[in-house]
Amino acid sequence: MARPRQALLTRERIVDAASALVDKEGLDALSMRRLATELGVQGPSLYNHFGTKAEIVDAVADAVIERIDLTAFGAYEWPEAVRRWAQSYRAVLVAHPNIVPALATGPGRRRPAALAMAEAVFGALVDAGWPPARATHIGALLRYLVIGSALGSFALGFDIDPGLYDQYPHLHDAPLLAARHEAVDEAAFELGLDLLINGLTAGQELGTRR
Amino acid sequence: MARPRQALLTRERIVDAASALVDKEGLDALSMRRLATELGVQGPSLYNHFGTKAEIVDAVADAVIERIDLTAFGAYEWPEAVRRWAQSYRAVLVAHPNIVPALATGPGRRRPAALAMAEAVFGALVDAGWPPARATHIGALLRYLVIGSALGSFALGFDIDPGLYDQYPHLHDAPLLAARHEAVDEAAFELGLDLLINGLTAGQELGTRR
DNA sequence: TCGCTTAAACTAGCGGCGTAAGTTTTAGCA
DNA sequence: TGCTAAAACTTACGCCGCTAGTTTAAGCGA
Repeated sequence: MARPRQALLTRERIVDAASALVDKEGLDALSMRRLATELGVQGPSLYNHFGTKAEIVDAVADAVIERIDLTAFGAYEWPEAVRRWAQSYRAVLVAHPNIVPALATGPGRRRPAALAMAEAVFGALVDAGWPPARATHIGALLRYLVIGSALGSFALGFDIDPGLYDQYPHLHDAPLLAARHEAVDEAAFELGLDLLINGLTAGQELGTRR
Repeated sequence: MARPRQALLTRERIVDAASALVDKEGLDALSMRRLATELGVQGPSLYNHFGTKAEIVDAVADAVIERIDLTAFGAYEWPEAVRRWAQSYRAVLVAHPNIVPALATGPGRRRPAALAMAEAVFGALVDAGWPPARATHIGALLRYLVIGSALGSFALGFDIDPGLYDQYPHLHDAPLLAARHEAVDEAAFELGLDLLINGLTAGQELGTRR
């Protein structure tokens, strides 16, 4: 087949198919040949629309970021706005867990939605009176919480096999963590969010911003 | 060459070479052939000592975890012990940043040092009086902080190119973040550590543990 | 309307990957 | 002494990202 009368591919179709593939089978299943097959096309044809595989992954990641609700920033005081944003952020990542590693490591270079989100968060904190350096730290901190809990990194890290923990007296219930990892990571996230926001508002009221 | 009179490889030599390679050139540079070359050997010979590449990566990760200082747990009250442990944890990861993605995602399945660390942290919190479920959340939370800030995920995510931020009025200083990302991520980490530990001790004193 | 350029598919192929299979030689033990 | 297991080897399979060059269609200016 040479050039078809109607283009078979668009960037949008490619990103949609890639997102579906990642959601269903994981990041490792996303290869150029596999993705092309999914789209009824040969592998290298994708390079007419994206320069590298990394660009496709970035586009998938940004499409996920785009779903995060930023409207709280116009509607609430900063503590409530930040809480709602962080909860939406986490909910979106939990709904698309397979892309989280790409979000955690990669740069925001070619990710307009990620930049727009940073602008919204940072702007809201600065507008609320936080010094820019402090606002940066707060934003970073919340990101650590969201990414960490969405990676499921803690609870999922424990194996179901009880025999593994015979040498570790305090860990005898660890196998249960794997089964309940979603609840554990969510509870840890909510605890962290409370502690951070409460701590920050207390510091702000007392005029002890550092 | 058939079997040599003196074995060329040991698990220890393999892990050392793999660690050095990852530290110097990154996780992507770690391939079986490349690692074998580094050891003066052909690729498949490594399979006499490790079952899969993933096992080697796990061993490299666990060797890093082994360097974390856990002695504070016997020497201080829980708030100070947890603080010192978290700071050592982060310092070790910052010294070996290329392996952090493997630590963040992977399971603790075949990682005895990671299990021993979990035992120490969880045990210290439970022994200090925290209910097991709460201790789990606190441990998870601290892990999010350490991993997140060591990934450099926040500050490094911004490109140095100033033109990128023309549309984002609050982000005009973002290019500076990339240059100072180590300081930014460390400051955010310390802020988070303070807020969490202070918040938890306050809650504990008031008897409002949830 | 003709001709040129560009776009979008194709095929072929490079070098690299993880790993399986089977071979050879050596070490260590019954 | 002879057998088995260990530890190196070679070969090869099917994947991978990506490049180069080809073919045909679309779109546009003269």
